Amino acid sequence: MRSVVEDKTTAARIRDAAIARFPIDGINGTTLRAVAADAGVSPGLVIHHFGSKEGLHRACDDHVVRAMTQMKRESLGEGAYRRAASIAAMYQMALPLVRYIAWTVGTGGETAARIFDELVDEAVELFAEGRDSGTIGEVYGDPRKQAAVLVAMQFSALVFHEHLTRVFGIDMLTAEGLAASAPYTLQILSGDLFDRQVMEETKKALQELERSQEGTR
Amino acid sequence: MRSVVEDKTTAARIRDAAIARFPIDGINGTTLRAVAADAGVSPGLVIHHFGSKEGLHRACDDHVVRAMTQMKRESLGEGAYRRAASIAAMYQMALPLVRYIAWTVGTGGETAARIFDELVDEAVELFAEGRDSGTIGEVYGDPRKQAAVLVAMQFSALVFHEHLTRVFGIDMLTAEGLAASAPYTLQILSGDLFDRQVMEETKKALQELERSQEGTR
DNA sequence: CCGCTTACTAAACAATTGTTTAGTATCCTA
DNA sequence: TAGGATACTAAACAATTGTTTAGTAAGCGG
Repeated sequence: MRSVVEDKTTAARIRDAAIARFPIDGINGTTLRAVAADAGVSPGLVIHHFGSKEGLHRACDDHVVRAMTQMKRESLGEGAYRRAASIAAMYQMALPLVRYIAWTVGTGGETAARIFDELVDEAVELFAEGRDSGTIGEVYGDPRKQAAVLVAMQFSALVFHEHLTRVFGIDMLTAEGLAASAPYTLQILSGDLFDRQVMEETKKALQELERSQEGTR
Repeated sequence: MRSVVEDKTTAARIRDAAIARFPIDGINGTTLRAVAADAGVSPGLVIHHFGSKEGLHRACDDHVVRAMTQMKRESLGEGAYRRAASIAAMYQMALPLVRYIAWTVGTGGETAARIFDELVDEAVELFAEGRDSGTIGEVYGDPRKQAAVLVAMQFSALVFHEHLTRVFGIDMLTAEGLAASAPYTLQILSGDLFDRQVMEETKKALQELERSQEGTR
């Protein structure tokens, strides 16, 4: 008979302990002994269930991706809700999972690519829908590139949560944090912050910067 | 007598080897033996010069921050150039240093905070200048929070360089990569991508999302 | 030339690591 | 209820880790 708090299989408890530790100590900094201790089991049992440390890592990746996909599917709504959902849905997940995703995507690797590309695909779809319904203007150049830049921008709040939390004074991995920063994000995205002409100048300056750099690498 | 390629002190060579390795293998995954081998010295010498592995890490942080500050100071221009410089200046640094910064800021920690806050301070200054000269509109709420969100957004290109490189087909840590992505970034920042009304709806949706989340954490 | 510091290596040390082994308890099924 | 699989532990193993030690070579001021 298990208590209410520990209403999980032992394997799940080990996996969740790893999900909590990997983002903090890194993949190499996390020892199987620490994970085992957190889960209240012996180190050998971790191997017994997951085969190896790498197997444990894979299991964590799989679980997090599955949880994210499921969460997004559940929170799929219409119109503005749908548009807000793509990233925001993650904030409805349990905090350790959000932390794990932020860490994974920032770290790189195959799972990171999987998550990123999934979000890019979704954004491209939203572009197509938005253009048909007139809520999104003509996309410059390649929609996929435009989507990638947008996803990276949106994700930044997740990756830099530590720093934004410091500035905002609210935990940025919570829905409250998202709500606190959203107005500032929208201020930027609405084009109200920068003057249009300034933007053109900046564009030219960047191009010139590139030209001046040519051949120096 | 040293060759042209290795025109550095031994300590500098060790430090640069570490700067190249830390972002790839992580702080715990990087062994002193690997760094020593890359620099062509014995493991003991690393300790002799830097005291400990932690000392080596600190030396790398210091060097990178110093290089970044110096680079920014040198590339400080006027008007549009100055505005473009804050992040773009990093792209003029040597690739390993850029990689190290991207890794550090994404990883978190004290140095990450130092770099991030420095860029935020700079952005706040630019806001003040821009408001006086009319190139920047009224900043919503707290300028520092606005700056933090902006810096995080700009930095995303650096942290997600791996994924953006995949989508764009150009190395995003080079000036060419920056130039390729800049039009897409500006498209978003100019407010041309999203309809203003859609943005208002999204804002409301996010607020509602927050309300529906209240008390569930 | 002496003596001292600095730059450096080779080898060994102690701790920690992921993993294996051997064994016990518990459960399920036939 | 017999028996084989499963869940689990304690202890040991082999490899790797950061670090120390002892020692050599080279520069340098006096």
